[in-house]
Amino acid sequence: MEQRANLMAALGERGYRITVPRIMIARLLEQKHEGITAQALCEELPEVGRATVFRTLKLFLEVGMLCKLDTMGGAPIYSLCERGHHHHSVCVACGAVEEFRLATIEQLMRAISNEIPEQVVSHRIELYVDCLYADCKSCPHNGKH
Amino acid sequence: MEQRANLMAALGERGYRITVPRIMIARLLEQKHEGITAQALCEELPEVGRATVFRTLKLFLEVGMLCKLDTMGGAPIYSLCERGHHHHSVCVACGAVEEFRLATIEQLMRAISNEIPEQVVSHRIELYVDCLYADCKSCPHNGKH
DNA sequence: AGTCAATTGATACTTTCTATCAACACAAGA
DNA sequence: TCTTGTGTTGATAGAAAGTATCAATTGACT
Repeated sequence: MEQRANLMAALGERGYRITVPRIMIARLLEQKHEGITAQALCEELPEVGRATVFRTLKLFLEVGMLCKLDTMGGAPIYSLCERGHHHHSVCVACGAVEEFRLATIEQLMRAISNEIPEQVVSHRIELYVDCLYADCKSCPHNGKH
Repeated sequence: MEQRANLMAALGERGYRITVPRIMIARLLEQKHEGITAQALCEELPEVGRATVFRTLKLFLEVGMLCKLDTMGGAPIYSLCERGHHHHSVCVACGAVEEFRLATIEQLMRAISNEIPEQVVSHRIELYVDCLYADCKSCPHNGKH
């Protein structure tokens, strides 16, 4: 709820309009907190045109409040995010995506900047993990959640 | 030359055949050391069918001697790589791609494994940099190479 | 309420990549 | 070296993600 409000505010600030399709897409993204594909978005919002879905995703990305995660081989997953820097972990067995932030990583990136001649502008890190969810395919006997 | 031989050996070991198209594609990939798109590969090798180009890229990836770099917005870039773990840096201005290996990163990843509950299986890091090439768009006055 | 540019949706298209399948070629045995 | 069988190829068609176009609509501002 907070996120959607922030997103709408960010759009307004930049002169973009707050429209019905944008609100609907933002709301659905907020619900699907674990991320969703463009295809699934289109299916869940049949009243919104396909082109508009993609246009809107692009806009949210531009505004910096949406993350696009390229999964190798599958469709990209979109998820709303707080403005700000973070990374993703993807479970190699069940595909669950999680956002994470670790000071350690940011420290490392600074260390790397000093080790290579080029100037590091930005970075992107994806962790492939075995998640701990009870329903994860890789952990059939795992009772934890 | 070494790379191509390694690649062919890897194919042979796994029961794949050493064929004319595979050799041609491997040779071109070796030449385009900085990486090449599938589209460009098709254009440079008109005698090889489009489907075969993609099939072969997939095969080389499987064998672990090709890297596919998803550039945000552009076509993926394929580049031959030594078997083994490494990362990529991409110049945000001119698009130049480089392979890099840093012990620091691998150390960090081990540290991260201890900080999060999930078991880290693998990781992927991309650095977005301002490169130092004389012909880089972002460095018009830069005389270094 | 009226105005006007921003936005939408339908459609067609581009691009990356995959499926299908008959024709072909590599490797190994007779 | 001829034969045989399966791995591989290329042409074609198609899937899936995303973009371009453009007339019709709508949101924000007066």
